Amino acid sequence: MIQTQKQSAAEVAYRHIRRRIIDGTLQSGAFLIEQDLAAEIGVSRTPVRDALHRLENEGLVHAEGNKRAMVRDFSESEVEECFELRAQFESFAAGRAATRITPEGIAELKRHATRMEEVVNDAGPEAALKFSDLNDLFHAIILDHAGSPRLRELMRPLMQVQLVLMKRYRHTIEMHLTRSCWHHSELIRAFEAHDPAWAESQMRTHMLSAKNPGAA
Amino acid sequence: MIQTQKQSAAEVAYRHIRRRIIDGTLQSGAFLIEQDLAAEIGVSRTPVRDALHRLENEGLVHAEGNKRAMVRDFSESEVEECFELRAQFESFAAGRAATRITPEGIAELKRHATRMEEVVNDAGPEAALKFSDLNDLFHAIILDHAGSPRLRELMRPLMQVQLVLMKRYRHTIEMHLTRSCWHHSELIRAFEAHDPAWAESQMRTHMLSAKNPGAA
DNA sequence: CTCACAAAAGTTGTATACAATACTGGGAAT
DNA sequence: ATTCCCAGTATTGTATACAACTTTTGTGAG
Repeated sequence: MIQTQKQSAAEVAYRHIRRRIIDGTLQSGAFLIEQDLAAEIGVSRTPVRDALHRLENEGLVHAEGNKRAMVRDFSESEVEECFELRAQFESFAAGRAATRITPEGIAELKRHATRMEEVVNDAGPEAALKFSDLNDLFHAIILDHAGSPRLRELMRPLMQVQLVLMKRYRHTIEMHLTRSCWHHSELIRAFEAHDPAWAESQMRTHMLSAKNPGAA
Repeated sequence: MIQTQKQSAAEVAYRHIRRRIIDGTLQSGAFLIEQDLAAEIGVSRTPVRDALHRLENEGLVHAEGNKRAMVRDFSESEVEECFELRAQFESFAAGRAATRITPEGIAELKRHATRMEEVVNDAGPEAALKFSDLNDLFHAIILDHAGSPRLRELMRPLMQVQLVLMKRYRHTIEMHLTRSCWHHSELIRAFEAHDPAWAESQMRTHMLSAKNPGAA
């Protein structure tokens, strides 16, 4: 049976606004007027409010007092900060995942890694975007197997923000993609060995390397 | 000039519900019915909804789909999980803070540490609660000086949850308090030396020690 | 021209009513 | 007895109206 899965208005609003922030239609500092967004999306202000709160918690939107919300400013320094935090937390998560990940989990990682390599080789016009999505899934799998729901929740905002930043500043350039693929395959090996220290170190390397995409 | 600072209904609702969760009036698994809470607090459902969303993001409330929200279940294993995550994140924060903290920041830390020692010595009936509050402030100061707003935001839910857990399971027993004071003074020394590795290590020690309060 | 200030417009916060969904209990089929 | 299903009730989701607050605009004094 096909699940047409009716979505709540709040969810629709959330996706809509999120998309517009990620694709750059709504740039840093742009005001998010509830009324306007509601009219644009075709729902009332109530679900829009919910969506904005959610986006605020995820760090994509800034709001304070009774003032109008705006798209949060993502400076270059924030990119650095995100990478550093992710290097710290995801390596921790990788270490935990090493001893907990299931064979199915590893198979899933391999599937995504393979897809990413294909994307890099085909090198279509949207390669960077496709890669970015797959990459997020890859990292999400690892977090899911870290056996800590709280950690998973804590990381979400960080991943969100970086999704925006990557697409905006094109941090994922060609050179970097092939290197990432190599890191991913190494990571998978560490997981297969169920070696926490290796997995942790490998993940840290991966993140810190991504932080400096320009370096030869 | 005295700021009477009129609070929004949403803020009032948030504080009210949060308090009831922390002091145990609302126990794990209790249903949070918007209508009832609204009547009890004396506001409409709208700000109550906002408050519940906020509490959900902070990890104190669980909700999914259109089902009614409930007070999240805080198992013993979650306590362990929180301590582990905090050991990881706060030691990282402490390392960063070591090179960034100002003399004023250090003075503030000392002030709080001293107050905590007094509380432990006086040993009044509410010593544990007072200590817990001061302790939170102490750790908050360090996070504030880590120079990473994102990290600060990420930690908030973790601190919140633990506040509940500590009060509920009385993790802060006498033995543990004096030990914590000792750790705090050591931490301050590390900050005064502006030694990241020392501060980080000391904080990790502190958190992992707190995780096992029973050990002699 | 610039500043201060007040009026007007714009926007968010809250309350309330209704719609959609989830929960509860009892009765029928097995 | 047990399971399934249905209707009735409870609760949440959404829309709308109004109140409170914020921002902009316009006007006059210096």
